[in-house]
Amino acid sequence: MQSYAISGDFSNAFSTLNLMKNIDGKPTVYDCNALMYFYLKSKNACWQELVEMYTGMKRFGPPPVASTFNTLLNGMLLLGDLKHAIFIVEEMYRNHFVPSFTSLSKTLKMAVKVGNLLDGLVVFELMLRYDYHPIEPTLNKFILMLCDAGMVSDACFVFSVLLRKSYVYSVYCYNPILWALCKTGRSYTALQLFYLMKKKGFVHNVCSYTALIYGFCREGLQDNVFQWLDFMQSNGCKPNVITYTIIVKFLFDNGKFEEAMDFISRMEREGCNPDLLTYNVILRELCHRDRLDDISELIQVMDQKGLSPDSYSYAALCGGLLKIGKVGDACELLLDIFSNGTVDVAVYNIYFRCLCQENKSREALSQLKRMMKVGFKPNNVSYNTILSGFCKEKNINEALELLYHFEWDVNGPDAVTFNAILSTACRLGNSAIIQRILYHMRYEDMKLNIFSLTCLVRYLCSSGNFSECLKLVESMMYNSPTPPVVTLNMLLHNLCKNRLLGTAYRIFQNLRNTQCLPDVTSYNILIHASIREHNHLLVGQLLGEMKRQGLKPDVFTYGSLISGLCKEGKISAALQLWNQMLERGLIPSVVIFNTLLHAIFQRGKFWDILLLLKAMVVQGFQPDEVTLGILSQAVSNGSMKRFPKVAKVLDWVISNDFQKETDQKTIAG
DNA sequence: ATAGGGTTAG
Repeated sequence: MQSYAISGDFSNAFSTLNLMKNIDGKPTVYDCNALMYFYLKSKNACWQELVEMYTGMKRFGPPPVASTFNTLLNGMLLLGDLKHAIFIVEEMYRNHFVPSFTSLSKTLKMAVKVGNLLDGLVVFELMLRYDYHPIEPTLNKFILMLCDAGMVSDACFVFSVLLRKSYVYSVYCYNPILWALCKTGRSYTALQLFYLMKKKGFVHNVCSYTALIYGFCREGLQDNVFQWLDFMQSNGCKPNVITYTIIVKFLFDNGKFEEAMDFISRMEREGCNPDLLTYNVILRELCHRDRLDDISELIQVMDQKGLSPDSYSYAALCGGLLKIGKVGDACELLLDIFSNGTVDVAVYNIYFRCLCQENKSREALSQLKRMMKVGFKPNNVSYNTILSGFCKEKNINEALELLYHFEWDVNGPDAVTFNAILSTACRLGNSAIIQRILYHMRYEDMKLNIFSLTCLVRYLCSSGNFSECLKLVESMMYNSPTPPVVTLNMLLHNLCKNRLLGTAYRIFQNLRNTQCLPDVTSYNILIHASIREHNHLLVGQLLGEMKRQGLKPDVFTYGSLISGLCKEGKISAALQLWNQMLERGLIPSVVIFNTLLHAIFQRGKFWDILLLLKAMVVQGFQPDEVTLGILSQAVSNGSMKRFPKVAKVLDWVISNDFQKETDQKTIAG
């Protein structure tokens, strides 16, 4: 039996085992175990036979004993059969046998190794039954993988269970959780975890501190970023190139170019040299600022430091050019890059986008197909880019075709895909396609996100279907996802435009009980409508509410108020507001200027015209065509005849010859 | 052993 088993011949080994029945008391459970043991040694054992034999033993005897289970469990681990390893452990539990720590530990290690996180969680819970805990390397890897897969709450569960039992040993266990929290906008929770671990006596390292820096940057908490940077240093933790790169990118992305460049000097001074990633961040920003000379200089510096550009550098450059509208330049550079070596899919995606931008979506598609024939592997971004290209060219039916015919990866089309088509269908008012996409999304169990909802709100508003739209927005307000303020403003604007200020105001007031906060624009929309409907009471109420919310009136608020006053002929009150704006450091727009100018002419308040024109010249204000139209009309209709000097000034302004400093002084005088 | 950069939808 043993020699059959060891050669992998299960059926002969099994019939030999059965022959033993001729001997009284045979075969024993140890004979069965021996068969399985040697069969497993054969290296070509199959789980089916083992499981069948096990169920046979359970039904007909001899009943399995501890060593049966241990043999089977070790065997399944040897075969790399995770599912049946778990099955055996469950069987042991049901039969009141205790699997060894080592075998469960090995099972978890295998689950982690093959990346089967769901089974990993099952094994982890099995271990908890016996009060076993994962060994440190397996645990750290497991938590890291859970975090990377977006299963942060599972990672937190594993972590907190073990923390309670004091089975967490180092920062490497929870740093991935800190990062995962910070990457998903939960820096405050990360902060709490940070302090909890500190209290427990753990010493954070630069990676832990950097996670928080990343989180604060991501959430735009600038003060926290710099406080934290000081804090880590006062705790004896030196920021490294990663920490600095994150801050530099944050400063760039928030328009603080000089500060970012200062930071780069600072890190160099502190002996922390920028690396390729840092340079890529800088390259991208220089591109956005169209500083091509600085780019070539920087590339030389990189070259001197032995850093050669990679796919990210090329994507930063080409993506940057594309963003500032230099599609031709981007294309040229891309073709040059392609002819000089291989780059990854992101760079090709930028190329597809360039083509689509120039309304050559069809060419992008044929290039994609051609490249796929020679081994190019597109991703969802490639497909979505081309699909959006067709949408942009209003080729929505072909975009739909692509949805069904692209060779999507295992995950299939994603939210971006559906939203691209949905937004186009909404823009074109194609309700059949809207319904089709919504149906498809429901079928794929894909939730509408803020993009989809915003498209739908716009569509429903423009088709006048406010009741449906209100249902949608109100369900968003009280559930997730919380609508962004732009979506709300879109609805408020459309309601007001359709003379439904009352409804708009009701929605606005309901915001108090929700997560969404109105912004200055929301107030401006309502104030504008209230003025138009001569509802002075509401205007006052809104202004007061705005102040209590800590929101300051902006150029648009003043614009509405001034225009309202002008229409009522209250010129001096309007001029007062104009001055108030200037005092508060707000630059009035030319539209407001024209409104005032027009009203003043209508009322014949010629001295006020001079005051306004003076303000215009002193502030270096550029008149536009409307301004010149108003002035020309005033001069040509003769109403200026009685004021020849005023007329002369107007002529001067109309001739647009007042830009020179001397002229400005003269006119102001 | 853990961490930072580029490309898609409102």
